[in-house]
Amino acid sequence: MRTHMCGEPRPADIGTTVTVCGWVARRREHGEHLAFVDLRDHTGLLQCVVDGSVDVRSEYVLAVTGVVSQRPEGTVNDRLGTGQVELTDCEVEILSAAEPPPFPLDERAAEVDETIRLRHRYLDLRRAEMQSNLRSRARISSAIRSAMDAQGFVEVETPMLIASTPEGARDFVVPSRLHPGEFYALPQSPQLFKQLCMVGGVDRYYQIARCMRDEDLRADRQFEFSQLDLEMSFASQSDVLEAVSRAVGAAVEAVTGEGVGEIPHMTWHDAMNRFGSDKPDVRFGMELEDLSEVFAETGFNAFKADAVKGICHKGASEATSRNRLDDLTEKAKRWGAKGLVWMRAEEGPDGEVTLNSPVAKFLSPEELAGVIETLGVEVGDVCYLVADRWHRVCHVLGLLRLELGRPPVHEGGLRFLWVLDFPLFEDVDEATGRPVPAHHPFTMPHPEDTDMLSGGPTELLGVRSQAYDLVLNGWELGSGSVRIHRPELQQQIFDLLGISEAEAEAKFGFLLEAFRYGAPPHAGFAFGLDRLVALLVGEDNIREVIAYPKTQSGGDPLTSAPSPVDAEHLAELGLRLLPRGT
RNA sequence: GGUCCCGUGGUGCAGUUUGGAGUGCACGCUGGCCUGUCAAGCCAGAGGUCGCGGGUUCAAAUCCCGUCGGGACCGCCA
Repeated sequence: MRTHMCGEPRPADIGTTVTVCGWVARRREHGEHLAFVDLRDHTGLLQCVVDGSVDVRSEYVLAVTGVVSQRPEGTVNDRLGTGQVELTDCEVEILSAAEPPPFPLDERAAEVDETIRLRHRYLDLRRAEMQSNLRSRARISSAIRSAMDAQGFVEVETPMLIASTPEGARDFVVPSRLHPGEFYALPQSPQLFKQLCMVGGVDRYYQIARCMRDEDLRADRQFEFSQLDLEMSFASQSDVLEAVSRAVGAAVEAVTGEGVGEIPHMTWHDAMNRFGSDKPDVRFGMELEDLSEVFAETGFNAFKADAVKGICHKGASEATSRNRLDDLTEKAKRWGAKGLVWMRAEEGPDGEVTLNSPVAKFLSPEELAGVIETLGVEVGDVCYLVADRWHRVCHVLGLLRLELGRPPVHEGGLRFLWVLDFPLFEDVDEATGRPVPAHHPFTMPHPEDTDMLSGGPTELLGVRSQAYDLVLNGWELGSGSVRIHRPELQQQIFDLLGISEAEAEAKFGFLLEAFRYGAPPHAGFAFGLDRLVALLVGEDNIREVIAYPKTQSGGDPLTSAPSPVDAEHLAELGLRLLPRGT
């Protein structure tokens, strides 16, 4: 039907007759003897010169046969790939007429209400930006598959209809027709199946897996998402990091043409301590500095705490109003801080740095000098101090750091980071005294810390795990761990967590049974493809890299999902609806 | 479950603070003019449940209450 794509004709093609197909991006009429029609497909635009009798409107679908011709002098368009040439002597066939589109299908669509774009997603997808995003995503998937294949991984599909387990995220549930009253769950991840693959001798498993979690949506979270999921037998943590690094490197190279290089490592403790986050955005500094020493002997009650830390916002004083400071203080409180101390750095009578703050009068000259020295404060800076338990101080200042300094999504390059040595336990439940697992209960403790498993709460919270996260520009891309494969250690962990033998048997019995038949040591990882694609193409919202995403309330404006089903259908499944609001 | 923001011709906005006739801008659309434009230009025109419901008022896009839809975030996402 066509000989060329719209974006292809070049000066070398001048004189040849071609046929192109596409949509009318724009028409410019100059009376009965001359009109220009820009024909669009995913490769670009081609200007077709026709006479005024050709009645085509925006988004008509055409096949145009014409001669590739040099544009007259002075009419070359440098902004088009085909801008040196145009199609003349055109024969235009209308393949489909079209109603005017409900929103402009060019750059201006970025300003259009997203609901309208989603309601007509097929039109939105025609736009160059969406085409580019979809194609980048496909290139990334393809590059990842090649990289995994090259490393000896085997792609295995795992079931979508599985047994529901109470752990982790809320399951999407599917009623069973053949077993009324019983339900499948859609997978939150293929976690247990991939471990079974290791027992099954697959050795190296991977899958670009669809996962479903019935939790509230965000800019970086949809109900349904895709993960590169992988698992390796006879492999250590460093083997997994290496394998994932290669896949990510291949993905990045597929989009940017450049390699990633060695991805730096950081311990979880360093990440929290320096950046106040387990997914630090290291595109910018403004690190948290420890002021506990400075205020060790302080008379200021608010600073008599486990930890005092601060950050310094360079040169921000002039742009930071008192209203803004009050607003930040409110935010810090919402984030869990008791309060936020701010200090403006001003020039003193002798040219020295002095700190202006509502609390300055409660602090000694030595303490103020300590703040200036530790934070490297100069005239014109604003610093922020928080005192509390270490973890809370880090958390609040980490969020404040992002609020004040985080660059836009497309700036600052791609800063990958491995965060290692996560704690095995997130917390110790005060009521039960049981530790709460930070990852999942199959996570292998750090070999140096296994003795501490028999200790008290303080020891337990200090136990590191062989769990690791991959972070890019402050987004958690994914996480993984070395798994426990020996029943004795698994039993010890279950005991610690307060999971009874019966409970473990009921929830993970098939996995524990499988492990009794000879389980290889294994480790794995999973990272979110949607987030990786979004960051690689410079979008701060994963909906922009998903063909048919859902809105924040989980609806699809295009198909009107979710929707009711009729009573017969429900009856067949053994279901009856409760009245609304119960 | 919670906090905050948004909703005005097909699209994007202004108008809302301080109530006074659906007033305005840009794009798009329809028709006309136009032989080198490229977000073409010029002229004319059509197009409105101011998200929806209720309340206050002589009078509501504007104030109040509720509700629906969208977005950002907290909780949640082992």
